[in-house]
Amino acid sequence: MLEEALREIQRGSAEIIGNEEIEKLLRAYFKDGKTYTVKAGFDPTAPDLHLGHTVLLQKLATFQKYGATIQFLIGDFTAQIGDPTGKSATRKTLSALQIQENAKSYSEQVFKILDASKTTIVFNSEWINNLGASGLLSLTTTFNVARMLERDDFDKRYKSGTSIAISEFIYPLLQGYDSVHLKSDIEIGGTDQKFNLLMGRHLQRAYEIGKEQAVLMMPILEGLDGVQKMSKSLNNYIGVAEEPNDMFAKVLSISDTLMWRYYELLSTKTLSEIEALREGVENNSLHPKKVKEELALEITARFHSQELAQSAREEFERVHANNEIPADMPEYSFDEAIWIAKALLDCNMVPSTSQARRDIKQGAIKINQEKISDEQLQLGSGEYILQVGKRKFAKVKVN
RNA sequence: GGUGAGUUAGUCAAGUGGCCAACGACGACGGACUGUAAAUCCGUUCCCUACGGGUUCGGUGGUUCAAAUCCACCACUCACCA
Repeated sequence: MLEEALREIQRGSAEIIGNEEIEKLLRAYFKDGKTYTVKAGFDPTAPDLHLGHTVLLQKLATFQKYGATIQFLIGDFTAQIGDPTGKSATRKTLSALQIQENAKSYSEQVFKILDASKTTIVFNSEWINNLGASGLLSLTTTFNVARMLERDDFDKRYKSGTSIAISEFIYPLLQGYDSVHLKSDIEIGGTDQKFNLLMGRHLQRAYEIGKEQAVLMMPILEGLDGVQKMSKSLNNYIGVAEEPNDMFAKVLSISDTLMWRYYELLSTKTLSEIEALREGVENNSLHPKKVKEELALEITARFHSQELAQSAREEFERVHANNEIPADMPEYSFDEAIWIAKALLDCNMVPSTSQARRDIKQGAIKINQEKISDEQLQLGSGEYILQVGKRKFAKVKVN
């Protein structure tokens, strides 16, 4: 049981510091039911979570399964500084009201994964505001500039002469101080957070609170392309709020190799179950598509429901495997006869009439399932189903 | 503050007076093949009811019959020095 728990906790992690401490905590839990705390920090900026974020959340859920109480920390104070990790753009400050709203929408999304009864939401402004000037000063005495510059991005910026605001040095210190205040047993975060996470350990030692948090880092999830990290700006993400049909189709569109990665980081199946699937695929007793479908179903059901996931699957089969038209599609209507290229443009199916002409030339345009080749075609009155490629559909009515 | 290099389509990156709507790579989109994909192969890739027209190569002016290409100024980025 302990072994199993440890394996699930270590699953997919990029690096663990203080593994023995985690083991100790788990042992105490299995022996005496003693609980412990796991901290994870989040930005108070408008949360629009995608699967990449849920990797961390699911790790937290695993911890909850094995006795942890989650300290879900919303960094409302530290957000005023802006985490220097990666980007250097200064953040705009959020009003208290906005932060409250964001926190609320966070919890709506987050509790699809986390057990609310074992989660405490905390805001770090609560204690940092009370720190005072002298408190802050004594915090800074625990560290020095040389060590601060060990941090990779600081180092690079320092060497290249890019400015580093003093406040940015304060950021990791405050994040670490959160761990002191919360007396966290474990903190988890992305690999890019290593420096900040270790700061928690350092400060807990400096403040002599009698423990040093273990640190577990999760890798960054690859996006749909399988190469770059999942992010909104790269448009290779699956949002947790997406429609079931889209969600299902997106998961199914990943490559077979990437599928195993997603299984490891996103599925709630146990490692041995996954191993069984993998063996099945390897010895050809299981079709990879089936395995991928199962993953798509699981993920879609998690954020919607079992039923919606099932119907998304049927819809997908209908449209892609059988080349039928989807049940739902956007509808448009026009008042008079319209040129086909213009209609496609107005229905947002192509970016320009030039593109529409090219698509027609290439046989990508279908009207009522029939390929068309006439670029000049006018749509007279009637109802049509327009299709661009395999995926884009629209119902058009011309009066 | 000084010196030098640079700024080209979604990104990277050629082009250094006319043959440039601009090589190439990636991406994206479409077609074939499939398991939906991936891989592979083929095609497309500024806009416009189009064998034609319009607008592009950091910005503004200039030289020229002709400029992404030459000149001037401005803006920004980077490197080295201080």
